[in-house]
Amino acid sequence: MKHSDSAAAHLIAAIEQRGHRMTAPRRRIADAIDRKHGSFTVESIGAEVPDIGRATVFRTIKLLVEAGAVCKVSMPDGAPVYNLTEVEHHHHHVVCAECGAVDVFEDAAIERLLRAVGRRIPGTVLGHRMEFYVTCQACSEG
Amino acid sequence: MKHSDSAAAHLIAAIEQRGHRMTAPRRRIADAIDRKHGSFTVESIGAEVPDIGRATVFRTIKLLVEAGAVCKVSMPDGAPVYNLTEVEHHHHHVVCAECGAVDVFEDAAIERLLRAVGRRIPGTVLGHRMEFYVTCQACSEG
DNA sequence: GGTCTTATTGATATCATGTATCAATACGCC
DNA sequence: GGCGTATTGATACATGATATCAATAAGACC
Repeated sequence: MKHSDSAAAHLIAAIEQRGHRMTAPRRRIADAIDRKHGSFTVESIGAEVPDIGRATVFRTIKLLVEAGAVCKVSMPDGAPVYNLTEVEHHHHHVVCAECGAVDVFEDAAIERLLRAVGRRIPGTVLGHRMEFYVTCQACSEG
Repeated sequence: MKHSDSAAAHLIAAIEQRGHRMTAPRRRIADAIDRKHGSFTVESIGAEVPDIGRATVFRTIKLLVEAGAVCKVSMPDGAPVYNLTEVEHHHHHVVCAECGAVDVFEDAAIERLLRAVGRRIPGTVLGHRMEFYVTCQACSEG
């Protein structure tokens, strides 16, 4: 995604490329996500488009997660936060435990080590999950 | 925990050591967890003690998590699984995505690297979460 | 543009995983 | 054994999400 493109356009493309129809509700949900500039909850999107059914908001965000355009991240207590996928390839998340802001991080050394550990684990490794929980600078200053 | 002790005794001790009262429901929930020999869901424990209130089962398991005697782990879709803490110190989990069986793993190299990465992340690092998802040997054979 | 097929929607109900409330009970200290 | 208070269980509520299903609308084809 070139950063000159809007995130909404990217989200819409992700839906269309998977062979789904482009509808008015989906476009408006994509716009609402775009306006969040980063992380969001289903609730916060629903509030922006109150006339769109709850189920449709969940369905659309699930579609975007399946398309890889949005990541679903867990807070320490398990509560979900979503955020726009900024990097297409494998990455991990840094989540502010206070405000839910999500950042990404990548580290080749970690990936290598994770792969090495995976080889020592019995069974077929399907994947892994890894998140850092922080107090972000905005929250520690505020 | 010496492995000659029953897990139930360990769970009961964990509750008492935190200054909580030992009650019949708590003892029976500890026994039910013991019988699971590893990982379990709140639902599966509730089914073993149907006469004990739902809220009490949740409360007791939460107590055990707070006491560190039980770990709460997330499945890939975010669904929670609980399991007996086998090692007292910091560790990570290997979860079978099919049956929910939980195993632990520790790796000093990962911890060192995680610490190093944490230092490079902006903000105060509160902690991290890391899980491997696998198909366990029993599931891939069955 | 019109027609047709079928994906999608939205209302609603339902489920899963918890937590809040609060009167009744029972732990365990003296 | 009595007493103060933690705990229980019933119930209601909160939150995140899916199932159902009739009505609607995308978009492919002509």
